[in-house]
Amino acid sequence: MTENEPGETETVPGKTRDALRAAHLYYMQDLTMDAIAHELHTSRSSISRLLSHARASGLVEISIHSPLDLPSRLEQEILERHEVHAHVVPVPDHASDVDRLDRVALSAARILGQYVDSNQTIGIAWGSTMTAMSRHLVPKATHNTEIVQLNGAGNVRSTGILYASELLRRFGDAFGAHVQQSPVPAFFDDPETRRAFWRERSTRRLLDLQSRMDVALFGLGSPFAEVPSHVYQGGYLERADYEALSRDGVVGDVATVFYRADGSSDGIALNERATGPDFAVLRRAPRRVCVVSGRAKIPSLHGALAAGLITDLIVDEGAARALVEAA
Amino acid sequence: MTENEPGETETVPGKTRDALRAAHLYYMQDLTMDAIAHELHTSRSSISRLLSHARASGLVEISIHSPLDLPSRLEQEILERHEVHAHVVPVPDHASDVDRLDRVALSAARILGQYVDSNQTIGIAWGSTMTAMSRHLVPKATHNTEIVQLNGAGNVRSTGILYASELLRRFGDAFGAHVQQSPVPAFFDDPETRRAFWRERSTRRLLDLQSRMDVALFGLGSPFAEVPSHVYQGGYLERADYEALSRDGVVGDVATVFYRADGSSDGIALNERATGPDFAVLRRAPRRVCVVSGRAKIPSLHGALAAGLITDLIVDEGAARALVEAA
DNA sequence: AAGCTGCGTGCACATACGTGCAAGGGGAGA
DNA sequence: TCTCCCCTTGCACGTATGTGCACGCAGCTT
Repeated sequence: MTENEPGETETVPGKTRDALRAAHLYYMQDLTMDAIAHELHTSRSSISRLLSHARASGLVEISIHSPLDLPSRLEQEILERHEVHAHVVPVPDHASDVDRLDRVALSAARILGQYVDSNQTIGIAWGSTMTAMSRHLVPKATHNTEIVQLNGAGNVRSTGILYASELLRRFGDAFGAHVQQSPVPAFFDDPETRRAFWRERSTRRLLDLQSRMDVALFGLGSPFAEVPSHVYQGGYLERADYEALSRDGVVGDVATVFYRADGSSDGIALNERATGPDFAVLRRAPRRVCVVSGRAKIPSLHGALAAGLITDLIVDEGAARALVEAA
Repeated sequence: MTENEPGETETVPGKTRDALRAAHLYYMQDLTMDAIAHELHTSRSSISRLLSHARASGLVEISIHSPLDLPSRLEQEILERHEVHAHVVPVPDHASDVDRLDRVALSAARILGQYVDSNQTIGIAWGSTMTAMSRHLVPKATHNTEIVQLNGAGNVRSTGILYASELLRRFGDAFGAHVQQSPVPAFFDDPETRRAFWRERSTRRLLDLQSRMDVALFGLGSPFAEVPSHVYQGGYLERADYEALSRDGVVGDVATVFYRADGSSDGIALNERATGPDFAVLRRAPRRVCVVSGRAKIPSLHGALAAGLITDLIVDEGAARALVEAA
């Protein structure tokens, strides 16, 4: 293996050099790992690990190009009807919702690199979908990139949702980006507290970043679809709140801000206590990437589309089909 | 597997669809081939083949990004000294020249996609290096791309060099490009024949294309390095020609046009009978990609660099090292 | 209509690959 | 300087993957 320069204690560059060389030999020259091990004077298993590292760290990028003449029919139809660029993730119909979420999140994590670049501000929501994605991010080197939290968060819970800090840290690590956290809960109890907080200078810096986002990344909430609803079980909302949402005809939320089936969100009282960006602010971001899995979220997805919140959609096949068939 | 529409006899799109789906499942979702076979209702071995097809046909693209902060030292040094972008192909020092050529050609074929795009005119030389590359091209869909032969050619020979027509056809197929062939031998016997031929309208069309090339792709000849020289053994040149070349201080050729160590090519009589483009014409192409393997070609490479024929160099590690050390 | 030919399929085998485990080595801290 | 800890390595095993072969199904020829 490549030796580090004498006195160079950092082992990282040496490892990266080896990983690059191994990747060339494996992916460009089709050598077997055995042969590569021989060339680099190490064992085959080390090469196997080195190549895993090369893939996981983004040194090796594997991308799939559909021939432009046959984009999936679903993607085509979604583009025509909703003016949204869709990535349809193939998932067998019999897969469970958990599988579905995982597989969509895995694909989404690998697609995400296409949207992220240097000198960008990227807003990230907090929720189970983003958590699942965070586990599979492929690093990509960027400069001067900022990551900003879109909405407040709560605690760890049984479904394995992370602290927002951990979540954002993972995104930040993956892109070498600076992270701007938000220290607030998902919902304030009192709208007045929110207004007060929003006047704080530290908060204003965050809001300012949000208003200048280049990319927003979020999942969808669907308060009434799942029984029992996971995300809303955390004690942030009370029975009375649910009843209010129900009366208001709410079908979903993006980063704690609720909307109706027609995309409207005016007069929904709970939004006064939400911590996510107003849709007018969100819509300033030129790319708004939404990750959705499961037919249960279709009503919520329809609402978000009606509200014009989405420019790019990553969705499982079943949901995509349901979306198209609904017309 | 995906069925074709009733009445659709063409099986290609169905296969491509399946290949895309399999590729998503394999490369984006990390399923095993077994699992994919199950999802697509076929056998595991079919999936293995389908994925091979997906890679070979460019549906799946695997690329390697060096972190920009550590490009290989060799590439760095070559850039600084010769103002040429180098791709150094790792090859063990003990590899034979044949291995070396094969491995460089394989890598080069996979890198080539970066240079080729729609609406371009691409010039391709004829020789053993190009032949080796042609066996490994990864298809890439382009529109309105033209391929033009740079120099005349001879027949099949023992080393496995192809007819120029077959060679160009492979490049044309890979990029969906129109191919413009040249019906001439490598060298004319009489300079007058050449001049006459060059006045023909069909030839002028070809020369016109050459003068508008966006990319030129070629190997290097080195008439005196190899013993016995393969490329020059075909009976195109006679003993007297070699002696003349030797007297003129020739170190190599690009597409049948010879040059000296200092890059000059004036007064080399044989060039009057050559079929390749004059260097002034060649240098009009903004990208001039040269593929070289083996230390034996170093003198030739130095000459080509001195002549300013190269903008991008794909070279094996040993030769790259020799190039840098020569300074 | 029968035969031929070429392609795609699944099977079975050989090979290549991923990973838990125990051992070794090098640095940080005492 | 010694010790502890963590990271890395190679081995061995089980699993995943590639491929020669024989078969069967079109579509085309005679």
